[in-house]
Amino acid sequence: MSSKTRYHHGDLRRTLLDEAALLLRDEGEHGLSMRRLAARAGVSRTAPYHHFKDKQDLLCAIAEEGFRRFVGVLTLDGAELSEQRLQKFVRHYLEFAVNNAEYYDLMFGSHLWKSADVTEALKAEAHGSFRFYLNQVKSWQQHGLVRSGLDPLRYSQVTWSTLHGMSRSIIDGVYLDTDAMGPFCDEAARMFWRELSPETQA
Amino acid sequence: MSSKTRYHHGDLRRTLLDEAALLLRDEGEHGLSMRRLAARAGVSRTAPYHHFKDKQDLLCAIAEEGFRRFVGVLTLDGAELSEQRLQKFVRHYLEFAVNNAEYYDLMFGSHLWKSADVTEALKAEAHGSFRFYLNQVKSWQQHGLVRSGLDPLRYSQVTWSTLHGMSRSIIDGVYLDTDAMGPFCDEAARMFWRELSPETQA
DNA sequence: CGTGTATTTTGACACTGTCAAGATAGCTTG
DNA sequence: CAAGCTATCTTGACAGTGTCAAAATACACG
Repeated sequence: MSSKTRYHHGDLRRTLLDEAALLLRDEGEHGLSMRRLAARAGVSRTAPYHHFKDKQDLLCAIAEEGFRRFVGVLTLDGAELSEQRLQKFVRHYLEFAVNNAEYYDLMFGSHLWKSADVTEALKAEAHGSFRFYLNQVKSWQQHGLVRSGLDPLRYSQVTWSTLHGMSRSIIDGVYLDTDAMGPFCDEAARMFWRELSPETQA
Repeated sequence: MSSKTRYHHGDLRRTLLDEAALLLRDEGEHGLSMRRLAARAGVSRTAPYHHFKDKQDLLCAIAEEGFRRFVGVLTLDGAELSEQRLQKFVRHYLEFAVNNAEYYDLMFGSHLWKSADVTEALKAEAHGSFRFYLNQVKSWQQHGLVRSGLDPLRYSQVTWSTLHGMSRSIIDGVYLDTDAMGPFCDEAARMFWRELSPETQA
């Protein structure tokens, strides 16, 4: 149980992560400060520093949890492959991003990744989730569902970039709003499909 | 025009923008504070507030300048269209993003766009740059260089998302590093081309 | 029981953005 | 030229922030 380590607070680390997630969802990264978080957990300002080296460290831990939930979305159950299936996948990805915008910001935001001290655990989780996607593409190819000339790595990189860019677009609303999501997703799926399917080969 | 300490700085607004760009390039957004900026410009802490309502307002102004330089990159001179041309275009885009990473972060980062008070001027500049890209695609179609069934808006949205996602990937180094840029760009260009060219139509 | 160690607190420091009020310079009038 | 007005800049202050060092507490174990 959680009584494995019964200290003063019980399990402060867990509480901090949960409370941080709430704070993040309600007020955005801007509203998430170490001090407020500590107050929220009913603990003094510097208590969190015994569970997280840094604010950065805390944020990495949250992002890490985001990645674990994320992998579930990436799963395309069934070996069958079609444009409809790709459409569904694209929609799932974008829905996750939009519905967990604060998490998504943390997971893929430059804030964490550009700084030198990004957690090894986070790196591992992030790379794992990409490899998961890559392996899916590879397996399609092995099953002959995909044109043989395709480079799975490059394809995965580019299509993931598209998904990521689409998510950023919609979350930030730079060029797009959520109304246009449907056709937007379909166009992406169509492009992904064209690039995959053998029949389009010259 | 001496740099002696005179009460009225010649053109403080301009100086602030320039100094901010330097500070941004050297130390990232993290190192850019209003107070440091003021000090850098040889002026008191609150002087900048007579030229920019906010820190946000300042950042918007910088991003705005970024967009103006950005449009130059988006220009595909000549009406000719080929996969090579698209490759070149993709490379140009990514080079701009990588070589002006701090600007790019500001221009497209969630930090500015998610907050309610993003400058109208910035919005205008940003939307203008997208429309520029969109118009290019439209003109290709009008010149019959592109399959007629293509929806220029959707295509522009998705391909721009791809470019944006690729840029973010490389800048942040989440899934990619700069070494892989060449093949990465080529794969994207290939995908863009497939989606454009009439011969792949069923 | 006592001791050590894991956990939390208090105090402090150097920052940050930004407001209100006062000081100065330069342009615009008479 | 002088007077005044306005744009510009400064000083002072306040409420925050992340984080370190040292002191205080509570638990686990011998």
